[in-house]
Amino acid sequence: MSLQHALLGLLTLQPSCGYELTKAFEDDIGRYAWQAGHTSIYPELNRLAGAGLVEVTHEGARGSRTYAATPEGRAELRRWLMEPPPQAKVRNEMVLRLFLISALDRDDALELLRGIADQTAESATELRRIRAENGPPTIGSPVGFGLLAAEFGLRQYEAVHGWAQWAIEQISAADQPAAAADSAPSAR
Amino acid sequence: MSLQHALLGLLTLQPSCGYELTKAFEDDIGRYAWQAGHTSIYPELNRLAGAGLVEVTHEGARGSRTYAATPEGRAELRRWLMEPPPQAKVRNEMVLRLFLISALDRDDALELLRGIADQTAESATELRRIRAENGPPTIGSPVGFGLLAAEFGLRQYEAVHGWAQWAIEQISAADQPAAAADSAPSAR
DNA sequence: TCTCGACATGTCGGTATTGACATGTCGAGA
DNA sequence: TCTCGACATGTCAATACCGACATGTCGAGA
Repeated sequence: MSLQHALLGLLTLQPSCGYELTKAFEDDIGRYAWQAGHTSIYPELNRLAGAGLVEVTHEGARGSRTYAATPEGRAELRRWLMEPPPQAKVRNEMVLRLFLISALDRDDALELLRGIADQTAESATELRRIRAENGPPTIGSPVGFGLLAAEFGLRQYEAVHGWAQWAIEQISAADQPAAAADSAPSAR
Repeated sequence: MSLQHALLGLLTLQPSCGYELTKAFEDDIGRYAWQAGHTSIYPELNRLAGAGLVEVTHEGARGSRTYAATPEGRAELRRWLMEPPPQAKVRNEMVLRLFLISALDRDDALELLRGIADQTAESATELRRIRAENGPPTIGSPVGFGLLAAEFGLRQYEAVHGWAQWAIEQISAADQPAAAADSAPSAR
């Protein structure tokens, strides 16, 4: 259901063909928000066109069709964004992995967490580098998708990094006293 | 595919029946990581049992069956967690909404962002309150799923809150020159 | 005793999504 | 000229998933 609105949003921001949309889903939107392959996108575009929410505005080389959101489409997008505050559905394999770390033993958990801390730090650095390259956002220019997404990604990585470091400290601190083999402190 | 490992993880941490697992997916794990209903869980438990990754350790009242991960199941979980660093699949309607805000006009966008900033601040406060109530983590006790998840949720809300405030500032600053109504000191 | 809500497990049909396969175009460089 | 990689769009079968429906048990309180 959300794919529909994702497409509506992208096509409101910028008329595009299916191929370009597919690329977009490999970037920010697919990495942080909603992933989809071309096999979902093309049929959905046809459905949206049938419903009058998007329309073909141009046909180019290699049979490409450029779509844009219609006024009805933009209205539907706005309705969806503004209207209800539904409890969101989440499917995030990365976060699932983070949580399940608690099912591992101490050493494995620490190893994994250190890897995660490193990776997120790297990703954050990379995003900061890109941001610096592009210079400060131009005053007066609209704040677009790319800028919002990049900043979100950066803060996301920083948050996960902070969490991983916190977790490392907690796990390192727990369970330390006993010279004993391992776990299961009968504490309290 | 991930549901399988989510169940394996939960059953490694704590033997449970399908009903209890269903409840678990309504809590932290379902809210931040991976949601699933009982109609997915029960068939998956049967598949896992068939594959020897979990087993029934106890049959209780009302036909309840308590499952636990077998050694093979724990090995499979470990393999999945440690082995590859795959690029994660993400489906997060909330984040999608955040990103698509850029397709709205200024006023709608600001209204929405303010709502998000408020909600995330509230959620964070609530989580902090709960944490305070439960007192500091007992030294020496294992760092469990619940603690990891709560801290993750807290940092997550703080990150989104920070992002929303940043976005509000950016959008307020852009596009202001016009003698327009209010805010936005064009400072600098 | 009766009722009701929480506990507990399931099926089934329809939809959403994915992966494998298929097809064809265009431009650049060997 | 030929080839190859990016561009561009699709189908189809299999799987994953959700909502609606179905069934039954147990304990507490009226």
